[in-house]
Amino acid sequence: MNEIESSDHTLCPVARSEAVVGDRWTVLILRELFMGNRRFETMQAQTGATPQMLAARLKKMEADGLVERRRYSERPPRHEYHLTAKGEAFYPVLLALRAWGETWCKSPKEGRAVYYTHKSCGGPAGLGPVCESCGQPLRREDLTVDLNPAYRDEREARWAAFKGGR
Amino acid sequence: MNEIESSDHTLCPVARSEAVVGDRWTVLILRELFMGNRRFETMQAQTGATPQMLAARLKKMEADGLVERRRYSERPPRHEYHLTAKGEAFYPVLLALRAWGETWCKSPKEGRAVYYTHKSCGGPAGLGPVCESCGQPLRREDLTVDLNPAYRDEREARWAAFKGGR
DNA sequence: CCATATGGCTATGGAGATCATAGCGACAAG
DNA sequence: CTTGTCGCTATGATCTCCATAGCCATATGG
Repeated sequence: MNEIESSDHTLCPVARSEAVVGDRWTVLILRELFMGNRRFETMQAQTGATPQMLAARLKKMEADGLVERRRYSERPPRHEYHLTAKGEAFYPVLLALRAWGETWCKSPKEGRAVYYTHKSCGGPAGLGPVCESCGQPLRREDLTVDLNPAYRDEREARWAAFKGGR
Repeated sequence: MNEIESSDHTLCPVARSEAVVGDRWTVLILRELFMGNRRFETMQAQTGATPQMLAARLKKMEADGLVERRRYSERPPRHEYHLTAKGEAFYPVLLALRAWGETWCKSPKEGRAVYYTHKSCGGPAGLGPVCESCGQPLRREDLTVDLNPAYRDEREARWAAFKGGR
């Protein structure tokens, strides 16, 4: 691949983004971080990534400025991963991806996995970029999240299976 | 990987989406389709994918219901790839990805690669999910697209290089 | 006719990424 | 002083992806 063909040297913002997040695991890790899951072990359980994949991806994400590695215990040394501003700014993409998945990658009877409520107006936020109740653009800090019980169970089962199988 | 850990059997809409579009090439192909580039050869030139990758991805995308393969010439047999409704619906994700890339994956002096104008109000649409000029949610059919001259040159150079090197 | 061009792929072999499984190091708790 | 927890690293097999080359059916020009 010569210089001009390489996506490392393109002006296209989509290709630039894909060079950073164009990877199943990276997106799933971001999902976990947005759900408040900041620890290696729990991310491993919920994404299904192998420990090397997870370690490698977190390292790349740190290098790309998406996450910050913070020590939360000195002895034993323990770390948590926190989103940077750049990582936080990825939220709209995840929201759009989620809306597309809920709409186009499910059989109708499954129902939604996640429900958002718009704090500002108290109504359901829906699947669009603006609140379906009040029409205001959705910002992460204005949303409360509720998981479908089946989805919550799925996540708990994954954690139980992970802990059991070590 | 057991059943519950497999992302094929999760309720999570993000994981469902990633199973379909969680791939650099698939997203770049979608970008080309949204730019109106529907032919194998030109997509190969602009994405930099090898012909097998492109053929494999287009086949998978057809199986996943994102694109439709249409014959535009009987003899010699020639095809074009068209977005389905499911493919079209991916537009907001690409828009969000583009906004993130323009904002977070560029040095300030580079400038935007793509400018959107909001037909409904005549003003620039900006980078958010709603028009920065009039505040209305952005729909694809209400937007006109202008490429930065440098980006246009880059694309023309890629095509020239591709045709030259065969 | 025959050579060359065009568009849409397929074939091959090697390089690199990813996987499953196992284990380590530092400490805490019992 | 054994067992458990957390955050990884090591190893070897497998699988994907890439670069390069070529094929097939048809137009097109000489």
